[in-house]
Amino acid sequence: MKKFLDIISEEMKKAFEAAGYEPELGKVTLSNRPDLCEFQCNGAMAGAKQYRKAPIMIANDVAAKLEDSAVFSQVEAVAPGFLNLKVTASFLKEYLNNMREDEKFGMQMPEKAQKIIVDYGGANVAKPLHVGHLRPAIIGESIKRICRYAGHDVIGDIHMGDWGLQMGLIITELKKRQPQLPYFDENYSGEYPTDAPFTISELEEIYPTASEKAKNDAEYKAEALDATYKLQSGLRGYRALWQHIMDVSIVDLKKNYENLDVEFDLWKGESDVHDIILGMVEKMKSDGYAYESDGALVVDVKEETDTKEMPPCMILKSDGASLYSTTDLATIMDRMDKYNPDKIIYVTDKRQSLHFEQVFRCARKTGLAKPETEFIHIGNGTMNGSDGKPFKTREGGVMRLESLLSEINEETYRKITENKSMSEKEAKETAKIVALSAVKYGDLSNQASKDYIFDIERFTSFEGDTGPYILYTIVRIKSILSKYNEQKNVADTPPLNDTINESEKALMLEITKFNAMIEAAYEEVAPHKVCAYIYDLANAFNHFYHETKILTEEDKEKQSGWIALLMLTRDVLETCIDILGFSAPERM
RNA sequence: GUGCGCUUAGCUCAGCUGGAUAGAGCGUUUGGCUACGGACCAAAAGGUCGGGGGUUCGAAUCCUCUAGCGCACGCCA
Repeated sequence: MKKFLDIISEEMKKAFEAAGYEPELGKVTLSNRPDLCEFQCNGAMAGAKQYRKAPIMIANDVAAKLEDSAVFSQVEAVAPGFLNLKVTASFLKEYLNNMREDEKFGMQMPEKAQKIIVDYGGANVAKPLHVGHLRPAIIGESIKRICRYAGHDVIGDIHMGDWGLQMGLIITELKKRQPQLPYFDENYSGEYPTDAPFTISELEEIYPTASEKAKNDAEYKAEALDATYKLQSGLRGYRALWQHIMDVSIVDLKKNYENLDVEFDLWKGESDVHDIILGMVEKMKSDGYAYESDGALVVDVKEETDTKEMPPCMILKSDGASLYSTTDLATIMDRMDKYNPDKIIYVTDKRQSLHFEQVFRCARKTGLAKPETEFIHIGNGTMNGSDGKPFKTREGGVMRLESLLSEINEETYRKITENKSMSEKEAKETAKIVALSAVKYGDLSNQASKDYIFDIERFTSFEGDTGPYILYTIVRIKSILSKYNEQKNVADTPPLNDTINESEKALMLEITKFNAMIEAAYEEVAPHKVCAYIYDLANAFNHFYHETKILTEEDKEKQSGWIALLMLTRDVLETCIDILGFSAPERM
């Protein structure tokens, strides 16, 4: 379906042409002055110079051509040359009718769906998720859903950190604690136990302990590096131990991401590309891209147009080990091979932007990726505490994601039970849904690249521009609809109203923006646009709701028209929050 | 040092890619509860858009200089 603004722009362009002017001048935009009009066209001013005419004369010429337009109910030329526009109720109604019959509310599908991989989450095996993992998870999930809704073929990949020094550290520490385990016996040739010799909480304690020891103890660190090397070279016992670490961690990660309503299609990690690194490196060498510099193997990624220093992309460390860039490049190679994506979107902390710039350039230069493959790094800003500094616990430590979520859950539960009496079970379930909306909306309504302040007080206050306000609006609509249904028991969607009042029209106009909004959110990879839209839509609805007594309306036709509008509003709102990654309860 | 980003109301943030009077939320002040769900609605006060210069009919938006803050700059991920 065409976008609403495009249709009325076409109408306007025809008028410009009919009046003897360049049709492209007829671009219509939303009004800056809602008190004067719904839409405006500034083309007359833009064309003034070209036609050596006063803008108001051009505007008048154009307005004259639109006197009996079926689209515009008002076309007013105003000094210095604005064209102030209002659309007819019948045209608006027609558009909404088409929208609700369309499965995607008028969202135009691409001619050919693109294959898109979204790489997000940034989880590391054996390290608990902390607040720093919240943003990439939430933003990535939403981007994935936006791309999917826009009609593309999307794969979400968690891309775990499961192959680095951290694994060597854990193995080393475990060896110190339980040297008797068969994994450390090089002569052991039997089957290894099927159960892991640790629990997730032990694992989460082991890593930081080992990491701390390595910092202060060179010998310990050397042991860990050696363990890493042995693991990567395929030592049987270490591989078995590694598998245990993976199994235990992934169960825990899945549980945590499930609580966030974040779902990955692929659970790949750095380890998955280990076997193809060697071949990749050799090829880069033989193709003449990779060369030795200070003992390390690097690829130059400078470009002529650079205004800044661009350090080379490092492929192998001087000790021959692979590193971050290596696995990322090998992953690109693997993805090209298996999925042949048109686009790969990475969602990580914005401090990694230089790294990705290097990797992207290197992948292109060395021919790992086709020239037309698009690489996008969405660098998210930091989630800060009320003091404007990175979010910490009261004690100053890194807060675990679980703790943060349970804190919000409790606060939400408290608010709900304060206002509403419901069973404990329902209250708990509702609190979880509402809390998730608070966290996700609070995060996504900010631009991804900017730092933002996570204020528990503010997000749990449930007032104003928040997730719970959106949910509240949806629940309200649902409540009216179910009451109406008890009386009427309507099966089909009733027709919209022919004559509409002001707040009804405002709500309808807001709904028409849906497809253009999703398109912009997709093209700009900007979930915050969805938030801004549903906030406006919820406001428009609440305004309408306040002025219209629906259930007591005597005119049954009018009433059913409003019901139709409510249903459409609810559907669009629910579609949007689903795209953002949360849902609404039946009541709250 | 080099590069990137940010700076908009007391606070937290938008600003449709150059248009009319720069918008929301919170907070403050005021009005609306016999509640189709008040977690709501209506209204007021609050800004020389960090500062200077430029581009043009017109700038928060584009260019340039400058200040403050943040971040990143080959063997961590």
